[in-house]
Amino acid sequence: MPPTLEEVAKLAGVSRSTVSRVVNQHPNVRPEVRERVWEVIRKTGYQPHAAARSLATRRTRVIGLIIPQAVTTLFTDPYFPILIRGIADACNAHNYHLMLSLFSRRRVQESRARQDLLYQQVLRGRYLDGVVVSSAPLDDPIFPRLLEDGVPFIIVGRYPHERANYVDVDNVAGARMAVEHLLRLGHERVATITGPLNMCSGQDRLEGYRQALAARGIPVDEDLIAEGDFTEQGGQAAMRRLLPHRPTAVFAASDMMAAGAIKVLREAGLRVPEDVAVVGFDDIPLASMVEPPLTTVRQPIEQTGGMAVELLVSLLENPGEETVHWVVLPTELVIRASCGGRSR
Amino acid sequence: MPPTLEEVAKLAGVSRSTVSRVVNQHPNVRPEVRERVWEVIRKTGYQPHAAARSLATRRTRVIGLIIPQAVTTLFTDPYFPILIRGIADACNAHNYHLMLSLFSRRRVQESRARQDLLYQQVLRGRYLDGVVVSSAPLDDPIFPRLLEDGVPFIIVGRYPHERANYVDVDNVAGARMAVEHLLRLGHERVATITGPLNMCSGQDRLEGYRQALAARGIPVDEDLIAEGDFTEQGGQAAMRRLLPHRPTAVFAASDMMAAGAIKVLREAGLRVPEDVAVVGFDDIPLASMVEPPLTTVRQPIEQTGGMAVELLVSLLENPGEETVHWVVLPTELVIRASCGGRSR
DNA sequence: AATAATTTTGGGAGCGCTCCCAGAAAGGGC
DNA sequence: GCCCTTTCTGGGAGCGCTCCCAAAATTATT
Repeated sequence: MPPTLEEVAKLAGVSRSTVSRVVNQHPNVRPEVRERVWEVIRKTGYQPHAAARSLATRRTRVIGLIIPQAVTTLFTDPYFPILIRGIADACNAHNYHLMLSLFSRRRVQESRARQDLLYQQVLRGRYLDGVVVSSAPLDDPIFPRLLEDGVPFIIVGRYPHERANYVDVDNVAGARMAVEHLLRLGHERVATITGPLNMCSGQDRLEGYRQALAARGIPVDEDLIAEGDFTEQGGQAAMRRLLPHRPTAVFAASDMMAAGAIKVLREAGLRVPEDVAVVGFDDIPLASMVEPPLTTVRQPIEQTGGMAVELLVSLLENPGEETVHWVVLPTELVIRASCGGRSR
Repeated sequence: MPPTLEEVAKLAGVSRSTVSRVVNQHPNVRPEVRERVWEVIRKTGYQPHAAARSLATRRTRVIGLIIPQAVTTLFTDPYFPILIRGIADACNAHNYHLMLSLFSRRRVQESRARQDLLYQQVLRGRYLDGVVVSSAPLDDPIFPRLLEDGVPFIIVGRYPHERANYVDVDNVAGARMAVEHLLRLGHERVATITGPLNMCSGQDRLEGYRQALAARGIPVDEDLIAEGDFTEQGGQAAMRRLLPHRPTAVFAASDMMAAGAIKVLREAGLRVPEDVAVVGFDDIPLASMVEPPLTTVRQPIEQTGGMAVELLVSLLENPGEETVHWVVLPTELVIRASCGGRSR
C-alpha cells in the first residue's frame, strides 16, 4: 500500500499541509524542512494520488484525442501515427497525459450509441481537462456538443465558429501549388481526386485545385473531379471514374489515394508519369517508397499535433483569456518522379 | 456546474445512497423509485465524477498502453495503428478508457528521465488500473518495475517470468513457413534480415529461420544473417551488408524492412523476384501496394491487441485468481509475387 | 525593547463518491 | 394480528488531496 500525504507528514514530523506545499513547490517552506520532507518522499517513494488530487483541484492533467467514428477506417493511414507522435511529445513536455478515444467500426447504430456513451463518460465525467479533435467531418455532432458543454478544445483542421480554436495546414495553397506545378509542365487536362467533401481538408484542397485552374483561365470540367475518401480503395474507385475522361495528370488529395490511382492507371496500361502524371498530398513515408516516388505536398503533421497541444495547454492554464487561437501552418511541394520531368 | 449525486438525490426526494444504488445497478431499489431517479438523472444530465469515484473505489477504469522509448521511432510502422485499433475497440467493449504513453525521441538522457517521471506519475499515481506493454526490448527496465510494483499488465510479445502474462503471435512458426516456402522453391542461399535481437519477436523470427534450414539439413551461414531494426532504413542497410554474399532469396522479419531490401536490390540492378526472391513479415497494407506485391507472413495484429485487453480486463476483474495467461495466436503465409512463381 | 509586518506552520472543511451499518418498511407463516 | 425474515432506505465515515484561515514563529521597524 503506497504511502499517503498524511503518512509522509508523520514521518517527517510536519503537517499534511507542509508536505503538500513541498510537493507543489510552494515557496513558503523553510529550506531545512523542505529538505527533510523531500528525504522522506524519496525514501518512501511517495507519489500523490491522482484521483484525490483531481477531486480537490478539479483538474486531471489529462487531455483527450478524439478521432470520430467517420475516420476510424482511415486509421491505417500513417498520417495518424505521426500526428499522435507530435501530440504525445507535446503532452510529455507539458506534463499532461494523453487519453485516446477511437470509436468502434462495428455497426453504425451501435457505434453511435457507444460514441455518445463515451462522450458522456469521458467529458461529462471529467476524466479530461480538454480535448484535441482530429479531422472530424464538419457536420460531426461533437462540435456543437463541445461548444455547449464548454469543454476546452482544439481542432486539427477547422470549424466555422467563433469559439472554435484550431490549427490547420494551408491546404488551399498546397493544393494550388501542386496543380500549378502540373499546369506549368504543360498539362491541360488535370483531374483531381478529392478527399471527402464533408471535411474541411477535402474542401480546401479542391478549392486550391479550382484556384490554380482559374489563375490560368482554364474552365473547370466537373467530369475531371472525383470524390474519394482518403483511402487507397477510394483512390482506386475515383480513378476508375476519371479514366474515361482521359486526364493527362491527376492531383490526388492524399498519398494513399495517389497510390491507388497509380495502381488503376497501371492496370489500364498507362505509364506514370509518361502517360499520366500524378501528384499526392501529405508526404507520408510511403510516398517515397512507391514506384515511381510520389511528387506530393508536404504538410508538417507532427508540428500540427504539437501545436494543437500547445494551444490547448495555453487555453487550460489561462482560463481567463478569451483569446481565439487560429493557427495555419505552411505546406510545401516536394517534387519527385511521379509528375514527370521538366523535359516535357 | 454539473449536478452531483447529492443534488440528484434532493431532486428525486431520496438519499444519496439510493441514487448511488440506481447508478450502479444495485438490485435493492423499488422499481418506482428507480424510475423516478432515472428520470432526474436524465433531465439533469448527471454523470458521476470520475475522480470522486476513483478515490472511493480505488479503480479508474483506465488502462495504459505503453510503448517504450526504444520503439518510438517505429511508430510510423502501420503495425501500431492497427494494434491500437484492436486495443481501443476492446476497451470500448469493456467500458475502459485508454491512456497512451509514448516517449519522446529527443536526447536519450532526457528521455530516460521523462520515462521515469511518467512511470512514477502514471503508475504510482494510480492513474491506471493496468497496462498493456507493446514490443518492448527484453531488457527494458519496465518489466522488473511492473512486477515489483505489482501492477497488472499484459505484454504484447513475451517476457520470461512466471508472473508475466502475455499474448504473442507464433513468430517461430511464421518465419519457418516463410523460409520453408523459399527452400521449396529451390533456393539454397536464403538470407535473413532480422529484427532487433534484443526483442522477442526479433529472436523468434530468426529461430524460425534457423529451424527451417535445419529441417532441410542446410548449415546456417552467419554471413547470410543481418540484423535490422524493423524500419525501412534498417532493412536497406542490412540488405547492403548482405549483397556481397549473393543470396538468391531474403526473408525479412518485417514488411518495412522487406520494402527497404527491395529498394537496395533494385539499385544494385537485381530484379525481384527473378534474381532475388523476397518475403516479408506482418502483412501490413503496404505489403500489397509495393511492386512487386510482397509475399509475407500475416499476423493477426488487431486481434492481438484485442486479446491483450481481454486478458488484462479479466485480470483486473478477478483479482483473486493467480492464473497466468499465456496466449499465442497463429500466423499464416500469404503468397504474392515477390517470391517468384512455382515455375522455378 | 516593544510593536508591526512578514513568513511559516497546522488544522478544518470540503471535493463527490462508495460502502457499511442500522433502522424502516414490506412480506410470510401461524 | 403478531412475530420473524427479507427487502429497501438513509446517514456516517472515509478515500487522499487542496485551500483557506488563523496561530505561531520569525524578521523588520521605530
